[in-house]
Amino acid sequence: MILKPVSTVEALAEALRTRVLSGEIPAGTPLTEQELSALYGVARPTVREALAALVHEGLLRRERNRSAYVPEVTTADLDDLMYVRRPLEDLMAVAVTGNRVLAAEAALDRLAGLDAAAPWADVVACHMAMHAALIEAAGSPRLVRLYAALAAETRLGLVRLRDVYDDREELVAEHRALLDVIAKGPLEAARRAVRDHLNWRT
Amino acid sequence: MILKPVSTVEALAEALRTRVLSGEIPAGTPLTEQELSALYGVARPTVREALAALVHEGLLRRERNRSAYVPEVTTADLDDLMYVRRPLEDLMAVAVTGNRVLAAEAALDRLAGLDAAAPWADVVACHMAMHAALIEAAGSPRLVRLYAALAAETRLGLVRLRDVYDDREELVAEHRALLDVIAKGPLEAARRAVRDHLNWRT
DNA sequence: TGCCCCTGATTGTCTGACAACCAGACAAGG
DNA sequence: CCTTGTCTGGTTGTCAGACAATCAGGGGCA
Repeated sequence: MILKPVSTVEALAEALRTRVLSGEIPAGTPLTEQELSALYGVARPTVREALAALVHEGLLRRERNRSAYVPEVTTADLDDLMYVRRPLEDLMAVAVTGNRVLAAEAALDRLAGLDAAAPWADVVACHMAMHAALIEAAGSPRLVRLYAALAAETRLGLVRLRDVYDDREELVAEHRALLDVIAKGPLEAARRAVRDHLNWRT
Repeated sequence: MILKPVSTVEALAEALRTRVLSGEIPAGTPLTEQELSALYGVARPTVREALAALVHEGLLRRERNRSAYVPEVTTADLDDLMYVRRPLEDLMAVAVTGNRVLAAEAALDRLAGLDAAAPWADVVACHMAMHAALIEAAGSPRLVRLYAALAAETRLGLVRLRDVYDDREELVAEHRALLDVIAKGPLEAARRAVRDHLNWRT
């Protein structure tokens, strides 16, 4: 039985990550170490470590002698993210096609089950969790790691773009169809479906 | 004129990175914070930050309540790294073919100019610098970032594998030919050359 | 209006301390 | 002999507090 202790730094990083990804913190707002230290009741070095972790994930940026801030993710950024994401998703399609991915289906079910008034950030989170589960099913630790780096920033950008998905049912149906073709193949159809999905959606 | 101040943390991370990549530090050796603090004459929190940076790069690993250590990069690890590196290198081929990359040529020249008795780690460094220059020429910030994550760990693994390149002249000639086909194309030949290079070399 | 200086806020790094965790050694008990 | 309990020493994780360095903004002066 594996225990999973959570350090203070990890807990703080997670709390900040959640806030960043919820869209609560406007881009550019300084996240001062002292304020966070007071707000969360932890020492400043602890804040520094948590901020550094988020900077490494791409969720925050930081320049010398400046407070950390949430970056603006532009459409050019999203394009660049998509540029490198495409081949990684294709690796996934090749590795996973022909197999059901129950974790991805569960994530889609969570998405489908979201209340119509659910925050957009929750929609984005479930959606990306579904994609991440597919990636994880490919069984490559580095693929998971690289994809996570992209996913964090992608998610940050998506949280600000509200107009990609207007129709929840359509969103769910599309992703259901994607999971279906990945589960059943054939491979070329799955790869094409992944490519088309990425070219048109995210 | 842009200044590039280097913080104490960055300088220490760089010094440690160099030592890790030189192969000087055996895999598994504990890098204790107190020892490094005394050795480099910096405060322990500074050591922690530098170690955290290298952990994020994949050059060190760290577990709760344990000293950081250089991981053993197995052939399975190298295979996994190559698995995700291939499509990224293909993105490079598509983006760069038809253009000379002077920075890559310069790195290859440095490799060719290395003394026959040069440390293997230097060979690996020049070699990977050449590949990194090609990637950078693709003009995608995320590609550069993802590749860097792979390159560090790949380099760590290569430093321990001495038998991949026995013949320096052959190594240089091969990479020269690769740069040539990338510079001149045609695209399909370049992509094939990159694939073959990766399938057979690194 | 532009420049310089000062002030306040913040980051970067430090010192020193203590709690928590871990490995190893040793003693005691069954 | 094996298992459990306790202790010791070493290290990490986090803290409080301090000071140097950097920066932005405001005010004063030419």
